[in-house]
Amino acid sequence: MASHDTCTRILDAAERLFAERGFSETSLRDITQLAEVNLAAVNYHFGSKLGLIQAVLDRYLALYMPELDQALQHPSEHKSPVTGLLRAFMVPLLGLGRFKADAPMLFMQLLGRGYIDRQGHLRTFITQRYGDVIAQIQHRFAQALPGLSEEVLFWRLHFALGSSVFVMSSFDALREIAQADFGQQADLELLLDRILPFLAGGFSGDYALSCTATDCDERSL
Amino acid sequence: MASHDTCTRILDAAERLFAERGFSETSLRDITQLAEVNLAAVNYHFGSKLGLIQAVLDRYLALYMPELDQALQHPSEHKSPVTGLLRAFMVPLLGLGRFKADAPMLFMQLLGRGYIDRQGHLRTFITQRYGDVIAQIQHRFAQALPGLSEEVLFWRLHFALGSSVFVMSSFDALREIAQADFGQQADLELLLDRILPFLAGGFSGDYALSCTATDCDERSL
DNA sequence: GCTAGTTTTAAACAAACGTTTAATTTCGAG
DNA sequence: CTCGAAATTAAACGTTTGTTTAAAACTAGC
Repeated sequence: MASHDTCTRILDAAERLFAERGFSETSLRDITQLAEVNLAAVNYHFGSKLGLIQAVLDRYLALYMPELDQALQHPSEHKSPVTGLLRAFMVPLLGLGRFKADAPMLFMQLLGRGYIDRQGHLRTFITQRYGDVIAQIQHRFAQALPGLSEEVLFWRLHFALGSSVFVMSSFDALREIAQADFGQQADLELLLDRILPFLAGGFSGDYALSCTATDCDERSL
Repeated sequence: MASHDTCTRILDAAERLFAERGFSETSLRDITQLAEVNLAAVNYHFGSKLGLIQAVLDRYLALYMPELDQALQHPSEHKSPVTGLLRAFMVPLLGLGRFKADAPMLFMQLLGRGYIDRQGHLRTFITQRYGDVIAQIQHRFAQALPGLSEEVLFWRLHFALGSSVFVMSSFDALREIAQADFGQQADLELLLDRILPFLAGGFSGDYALSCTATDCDERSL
């Protein structure tokens, strides 16, 4: 048996458990048992648990980021500039499905965990390795939304990231609720169908609206 | 020394560390050391670590939820019905600051962690104890957005929750970036100022926009 | 001021964790 | 076939984890 098999078996098992439970909540013994490999194989091939976490994330990032980069350079003017940009994120994401049916969902769940958990150092990792793509994202959105300052755009990009990442991290639970309440068999495509108008509306939101703190102070309890 | 002191010392230390690092990443020894109480005190007063987690969350929920309930019944028609509703969430949140300066931020960070981490069982906990408030939230938004189906509204509410929760969970990191990039001293009020127009725009987003999967399939790689 | 109940304490518990070791097996190059 | 690097394995490593124990300290009620 080649080591390649062992590596991918570990990565496949790890990404599933990481996405389901989180990094800290998943032990190397859980992973190696599911992958049917020896416990020591993780440290042999990936150095440490942190190395494995980053390898899991990087396997998807290395696929997704170049495609995103491409898509951003030729955004489809679907309905509006913003909508076209948002679709530039979604099309390559769904494209990951050609490797594995649930790859798009797994990737987003991992992204969510990686951004929130301290352990993954994902933010640092991404900005270091894919800083140019991040810069291009900001640039394209600034083009599409000329009325917004860089600072407002910064926050809105993170609001959008948060929506996506949160809903995907907890998609299994949400799917159950949607099934119980609406009899809806929710999948990733439905989710993207729902989130696109929301994000497009959010980016185009009227900045004049604001919640100053004055009213809160007036309560003066 | 009364046991009340010990309890609150534990809760105060726990909420800070939980919000900062997450539940799994914080050990009882970290907490009791910061609180300057004996290790066994946690299990004595809260039964288990899970009991402590829920106690930490419930301390804020018990304060916030009734106020939210009140605010939802008399929403201020600020600029639009949706804006008024969103402010109904924010005013009681900022109001928590009267107990402790960073209580609003801590609460939101804990909420974010609780919703994502498996360990907290927060979703179950909230729907069980504050199910009526949840129902009222859905009801009020349905009133304010008569054009939206219950199902679309369900997803948008979770998109909004995700934005808030994600940005607050990682607010410390985002604050640093904003400081470095724009020289901005970001605080919770600025964040609410930024997120309100985004969410208002999101809820009012045009549902006709959608990302059907067809284009993705056509890529056929 | 003694007693009963509550709270605090130091110490130890077993279990689970990531990691390392050293011996063994695998396998392609010479 | 042989040799040596690469990979796999079982076992143990030392920590850290949440939890429990049993004794000590405290605090009210009579």
